[in-house]
Amino acid sequence: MSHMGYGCLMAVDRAHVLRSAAALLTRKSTATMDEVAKAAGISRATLHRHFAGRDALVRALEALGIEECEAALDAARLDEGPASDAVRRMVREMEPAAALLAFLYTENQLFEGEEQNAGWTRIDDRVSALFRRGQGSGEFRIDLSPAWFTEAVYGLLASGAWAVSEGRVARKDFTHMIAELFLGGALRREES
Amino acid sequence: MSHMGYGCLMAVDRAHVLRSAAALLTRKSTATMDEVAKAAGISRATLHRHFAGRDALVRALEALGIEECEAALDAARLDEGPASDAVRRMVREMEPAAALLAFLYTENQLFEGEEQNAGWTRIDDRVSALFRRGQGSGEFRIDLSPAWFTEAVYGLLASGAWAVSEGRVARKDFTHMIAELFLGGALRREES
DNA sequence: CCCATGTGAGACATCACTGTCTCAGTGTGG
DNA sequence: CCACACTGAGACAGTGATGTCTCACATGGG
Repeated sequence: MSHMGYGCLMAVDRAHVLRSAAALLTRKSTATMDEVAKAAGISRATLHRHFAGRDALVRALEALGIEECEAALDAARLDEGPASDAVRRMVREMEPAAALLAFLYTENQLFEGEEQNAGWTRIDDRVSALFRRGQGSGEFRIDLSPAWFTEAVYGLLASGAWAVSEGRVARKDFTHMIAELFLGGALRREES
Repeated sequence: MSHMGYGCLMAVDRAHVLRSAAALLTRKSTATMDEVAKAAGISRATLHRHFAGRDALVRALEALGIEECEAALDAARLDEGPASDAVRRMVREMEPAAALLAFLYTENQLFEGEEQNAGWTRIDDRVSALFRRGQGSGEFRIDLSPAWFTEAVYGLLASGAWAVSEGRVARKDFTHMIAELFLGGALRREES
């Protein structure tokens, strides 16, 4: 089976390991490699065979987060229909990746010196483009910048994921809470 | 001068050390005690004389953050006038503490096992009370919970502080960006 | 059946950070 | 002037995580 990139024994499911690591590190960002291994149900040795160190693990997690975000943006069809509906779809599709996003959002400060992954730039551009489109169509207000809209959505997604994991709000309300607060704000609409 | 709590030599300004530590740890949450000391312009030995370990430092930072938040809430007079104006005052007064708040917001996950400082509960209660008041007066929408409003404000403050420190948005826009997005949302108002 | 692959468990040295200590230098107040 | 308080610099061992290695075991394919 030398023609296969990975052995035929299937061995440890790399995606599963990343899943477990994301779930654990989201809750405890300082978790040990040993804890990460235990959480994935494998030994530290095996973990280290797949990810040569904590840094490589975080990088892989970052790649996973980028992949999931881009898939979510694809599924949300940001350039179709009213921009507000596109935002709702985006939040809904991003929900499964929100916890991982929140972890990476805070962890990225560690890579301060180095250049950030180009994937984030791509994602930022797509999200910003949505807000620009909404401003151009007259749906969104123009006194706030697309860059801030983008940051704010990330912040709300992270806050939402954190609040859900802490049990302060119900998971089923996640999408509605974030999308509607972001779109409509806290003020009651006059015409409602 | 044994009657004084602190020596007469004024020595290292404890508040200044906390300031520097907050500024550094906000950018790099894993900074070493040595780095914290250097950032404050003192030696590691002196730092350790004032804060017996990293844990004590973070606790002191937490106490400082709580103190500043409560002072900000006092200054914002949350129970006076329209709730929306109170929110604007709150965001404005919280701005200087936002970076520190963002750091503590992510760092608190490390204390997961232990009980959280009662100060945060007090602050949460005061902020929640504001949103409840706004809902009762008909200013704020009632399909979102005060708990989520509170979390969302924290998230936006943290995002704003982070975006400002990264240079993605201008510091002078901080208050307006956060308060107006939170209150009015991204959608353009009909009656505007 | 036998071999190859992947795994778990553990030992081991290394490294970074930490907490503690000592010593010398500096400035202030009595 | 002297005593005192405080600081900086450095040495020191302890601790925990890490990276690496070996060995035994299990499983699946030829």
